[in-house]
Amino acid sequence: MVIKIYNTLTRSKEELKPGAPPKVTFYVCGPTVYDYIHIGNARVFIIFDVVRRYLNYRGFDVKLVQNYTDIDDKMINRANDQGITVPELAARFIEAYEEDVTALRIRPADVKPRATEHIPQIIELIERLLENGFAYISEGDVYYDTSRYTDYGRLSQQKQDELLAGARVEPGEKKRSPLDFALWKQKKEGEPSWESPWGEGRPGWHIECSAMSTHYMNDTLDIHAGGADLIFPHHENEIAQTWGADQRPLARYWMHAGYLNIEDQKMSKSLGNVRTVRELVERHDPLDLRFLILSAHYRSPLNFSADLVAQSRAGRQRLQEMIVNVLDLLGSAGNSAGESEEKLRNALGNARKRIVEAMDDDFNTADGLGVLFDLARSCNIYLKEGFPYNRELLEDVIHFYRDINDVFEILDISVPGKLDEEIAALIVRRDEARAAKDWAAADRIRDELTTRGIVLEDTPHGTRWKRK
RNA sequence: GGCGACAUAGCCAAGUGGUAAGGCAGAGGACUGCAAAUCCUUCAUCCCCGGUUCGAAUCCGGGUGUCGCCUCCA
Repeated sequence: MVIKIYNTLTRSKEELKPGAPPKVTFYVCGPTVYDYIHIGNARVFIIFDVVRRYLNYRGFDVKLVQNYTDIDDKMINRANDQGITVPELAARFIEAYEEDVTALRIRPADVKPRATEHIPQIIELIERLLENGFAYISEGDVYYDTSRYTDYGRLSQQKQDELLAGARVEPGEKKRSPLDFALWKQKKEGEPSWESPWGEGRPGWHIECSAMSTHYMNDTLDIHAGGADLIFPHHENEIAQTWGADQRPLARYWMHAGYLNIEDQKMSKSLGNVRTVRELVERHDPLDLRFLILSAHYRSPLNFSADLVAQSRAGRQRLQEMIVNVLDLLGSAGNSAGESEEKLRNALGNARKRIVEAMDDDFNTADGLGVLFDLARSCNIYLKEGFPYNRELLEDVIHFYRDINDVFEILDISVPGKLDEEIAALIVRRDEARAAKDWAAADRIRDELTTRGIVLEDTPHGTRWKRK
């Protein structure tokens, strides 16, 4: 079995063949830390979090690098607006970012480099580009000479003349061609700057990723990923830079996540529909948000609305319900064997196989979720018909869900905590009332518990409770 | 203007040549003292028109529609 990845560079699915297996070097373009991240950003980070976890699940040793862009026009403008320095702004939103992704259960990257901490590597890279004739100096700025790189436009599948036709020409440009882009920008008054061979200034946006990925991964990356809107010009430019400096491809596989819309509209400031993660995790269970994002293929556009979160929640709880039931019954399960066990055992084996097939095929999480639901049904049938239960089998089921949840992280698979003694006593009293067929008293207690957030379920094997 | 993506039930969504996964919502039934949970049944011929094929949601051509990129943007 091999993992297939849709490579934006070739517009086709390719087998994953890392440069030095089982190692996989993985670079994800991180946030520009000038504001809180929104749900669109979160989609990208959740998707690649799952990709990374799945590669781990399949036995790869993944090294994930994700940068912070902490110096660029947006950073400078925002810092000025707020009357603080760029480093202050960066510190504030890096902290906010880490809180947000933690809330979303996104695992931190192995390395989280900041552009401003890699100025020497950036300068060194620009120097190599100048030496190789892929860059030129113009009035204190340094630009990449796109005419020197014949493959420019390959990633975005645009020809240079077509790009030129659509390019906007700003007045007062120091560039030779509208397609050229800044590697180094001369200092303007009031901007952060660093010394360089070309005078004081700061790096352009694209150069940091080329410099830092090379610094931390040395050679051609296995996977480089980001949002679809980074294809042009950001990733195109990164490729050009690395080629110009080292005559090697930056990455083997380019992955891009699709857009997220808000109630069928593009998320934008002007529409006022930007939804920050900060705001959403207040109102929704982060696991519901993850579930929603994983319910569509990562390259497809995804719509976001409160209604869709509610749908996701309802579906997710079906799985959650089954998990809780199984965990609850584990203690009382024995070692019976029979047709029921056989059926569930087969369903489990099937699920194991199918989930790998789904995920190996370009990380088809939507298909994978279907597998989890199918197994949940089989398991529910077993819980209904298989009493007395087989402990080992139930443990295997839980083990399977734990393994997959270690990739998806959409479920809470933990043994439920103890109840207050008072509440436990109420449940006992209700059971006594039911035994005495005092339905009025039993219902009164149940209502009382409901208002306290405890929901009861009467099963053939006793009363079960759960928190709502 | 150039490039590209997508179009599957009320909603979400998988499926790239062999006769439509899964979830949400709905309807009917079983179980239950009543519920809850669960199970069973039920709910689509895949935007339109042509073509290729024994056979197409899946391939090709032509429409229509939606969206994206070409400019900061995840």
